[in-house]
Amino acid sequence: MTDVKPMRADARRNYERLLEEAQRAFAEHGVEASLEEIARRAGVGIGTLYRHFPTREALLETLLRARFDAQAERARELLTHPEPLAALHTWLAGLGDATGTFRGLVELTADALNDESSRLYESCHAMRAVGSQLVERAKEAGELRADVTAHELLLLLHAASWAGGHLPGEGGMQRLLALVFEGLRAS
Amino acid sequence: MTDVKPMRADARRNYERLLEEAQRAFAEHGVEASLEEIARRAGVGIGTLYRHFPTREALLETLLRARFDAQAERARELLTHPEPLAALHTWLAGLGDATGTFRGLVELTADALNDESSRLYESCHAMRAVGSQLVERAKEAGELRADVTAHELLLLLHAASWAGGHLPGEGGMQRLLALVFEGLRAS
DNA sequence: CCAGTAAGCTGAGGCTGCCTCCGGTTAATA
DNA sequence: TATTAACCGGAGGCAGCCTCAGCTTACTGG
Repeated sequence: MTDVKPMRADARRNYERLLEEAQRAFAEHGVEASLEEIARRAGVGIGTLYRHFPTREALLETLLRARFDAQAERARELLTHPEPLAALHTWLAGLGDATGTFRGLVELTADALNDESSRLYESCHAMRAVGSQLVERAKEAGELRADVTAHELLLLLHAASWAGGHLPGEGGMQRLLALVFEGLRAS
Repeated sequence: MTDVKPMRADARRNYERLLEEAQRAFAEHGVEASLEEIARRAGVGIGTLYRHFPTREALLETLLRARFDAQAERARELLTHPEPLAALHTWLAGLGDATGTFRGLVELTADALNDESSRLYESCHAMRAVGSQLVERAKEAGELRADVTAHELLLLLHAASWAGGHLPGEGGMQRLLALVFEGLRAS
């Protein structure tokens, strides 16, 4: 059904160069990096960029989807980890790192979870579904407070990630996550 | 020492109209509201806005200083509250509401705490000093975990406030703050 | 009341970034 | 090699930021 005919060679070339430069630009300047600059560095007209990626979000989504899918996969693996709470913590920590790759990304992903029409929603949502299982497992094992929802946990992670990004040194997110996490142990 | 000669009448008028319109604009569109629009609505040239407030931050700082000072005052009052932890919680909740007045404000205040050259730094810093006393008091009373610093707490509050702002409904910040707070009780 | 002057005001203009649109180009195909 | 659909480019319109040179005006003291 979704079999698209292959791109023309030049189109594919441009597409890939654009992704490369976008990765560089977002990593360096955050998600607000100039699209015109990306096009320029890719040696391509701005119109070409918009042809391949009609919005900034579409560009980001393409860059991030693989990463998000990997997180979902990782969650699936961790479902068999012997210590449910530790597994959850590990997963969230990894996820926090992932959403910290570009400055300003947390805002986007947090918003994406509330906007079903967003391009990012789908990949985020899939990931969240598996994450929820990790949460439930930790609760059932009696290691996590029963009154915390997966949604809240994810939000707290995003919050920690955000705060970590507004801290001078490195590892701020991990410290905050650990802090919050300790308090969520079942007593 | 800091006795400035009084403003010319027209200047003072413009200054005040600008503040009024800025308040409206920031409340409506968040801290990224257009400065040109603010000037226009105040019936003033853009140059006049920049004369009175050389940066967006300066404008915000003028609008917020009173509010921040009020928070510091409130913290001072709460220092005599019979329940140190509840007092701290109350104070943080109020502070969270204050930093939630304009969309995007949390980011600014969080950054301001790490940038001594910021116009907002001074008022934030003063407030933080009193807040720290509230934290210490709760620790000494054995009601708060001893390994949490005031800086971390403030950061967690900002994080909760940020997350609350990225939640559809109302009161998200309060819910998250409560959640985190419960976990920080001394055991 | 008036003239001199510092303080204040203005908005055009240069810059960057977003996004669209259409005339020109080119890779694929037969 | 000719045809053509797909693709490309970048000018141009828009909005926002900020500065600066030239004009206006509220104050002052005579």
